[in-house]
Amino acid sequence: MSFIYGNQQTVDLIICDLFFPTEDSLLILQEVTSKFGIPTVIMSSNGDTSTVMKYITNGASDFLIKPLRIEELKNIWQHVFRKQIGAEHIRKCNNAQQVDQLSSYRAMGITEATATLDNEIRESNGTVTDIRDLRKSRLSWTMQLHRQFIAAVNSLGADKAVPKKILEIMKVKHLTREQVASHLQKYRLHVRNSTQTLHKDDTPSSSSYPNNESSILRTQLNSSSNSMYFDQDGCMEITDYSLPKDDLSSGSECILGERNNYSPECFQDFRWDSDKQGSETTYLWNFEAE
DNA sequence: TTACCAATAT
DNA sequence: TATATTGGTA
Repeated sequence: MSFIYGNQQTVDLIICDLFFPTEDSLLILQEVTSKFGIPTVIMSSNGDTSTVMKYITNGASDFLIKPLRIEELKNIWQHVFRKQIGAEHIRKCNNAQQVDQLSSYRAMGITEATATLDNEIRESNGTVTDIRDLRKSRLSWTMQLHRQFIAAVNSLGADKAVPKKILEIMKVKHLTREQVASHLQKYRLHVRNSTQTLHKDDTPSSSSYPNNESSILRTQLNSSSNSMYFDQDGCMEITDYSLPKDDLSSGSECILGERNNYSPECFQDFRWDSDKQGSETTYLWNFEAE
């Protein structure tokens, strides 16, 4: 804003990302349009109709949905040009254009990001072999993808599981080494925290906290938020991570970090009975949720 | 050059 | 929070 204040004569156009959750962009938009009338384009990965509406209503000249294609930027100059034509004319044009914009978004199928997240190509056994949804910029680690990741990690062994090898074993097209690396980083972090809190909470007597106190403790020790995983369900969680074996029901000896010599074929034909797609992503790491 | 990985950004 | 990107290092 200070830059804009200092350069209001020379700023022709503002492209502003939509910031969550503070929504600074909305404030900027309102201030800019009310004080300077500089055409402002809002940019976001969130294309919900309500969101787009809100910003258009508050004076945005356009609403671009990320990831952007270069063609979408080519015509941005028109907002500057349109402003120079004259106030009255602008209003009519803008109104008409806004409607067009929205309907064209809708026509392109961009509007509802909630539509279908099923961007995976699967084989008959449920194994994911490809991920592609060029419009979605972020990969979502679904349960099945995660299972294949875990299977790869386990087959390699804790020490040898590095992104490139995991990627090779997973055999998922369009999946990048960087994405695996990112996931691996988080996975290791999770494992580290888990085992750490496992040792901490080893004393059976202290394993059950009163509910009201546990929330207090949780806010004080940031690692203790994990303890809730393991108070009871620790083993269940671990079995979920370990490779799907013939009999997991026997349980008890499923140790993380224990290398098992699974060959890639072992999980090739593996199938989980229930393969519910949905908001499963949320529960990848947090099994305490239900 | 390539890949790891921790830190940091989005 | 979940995932992506960066930058130092091997």
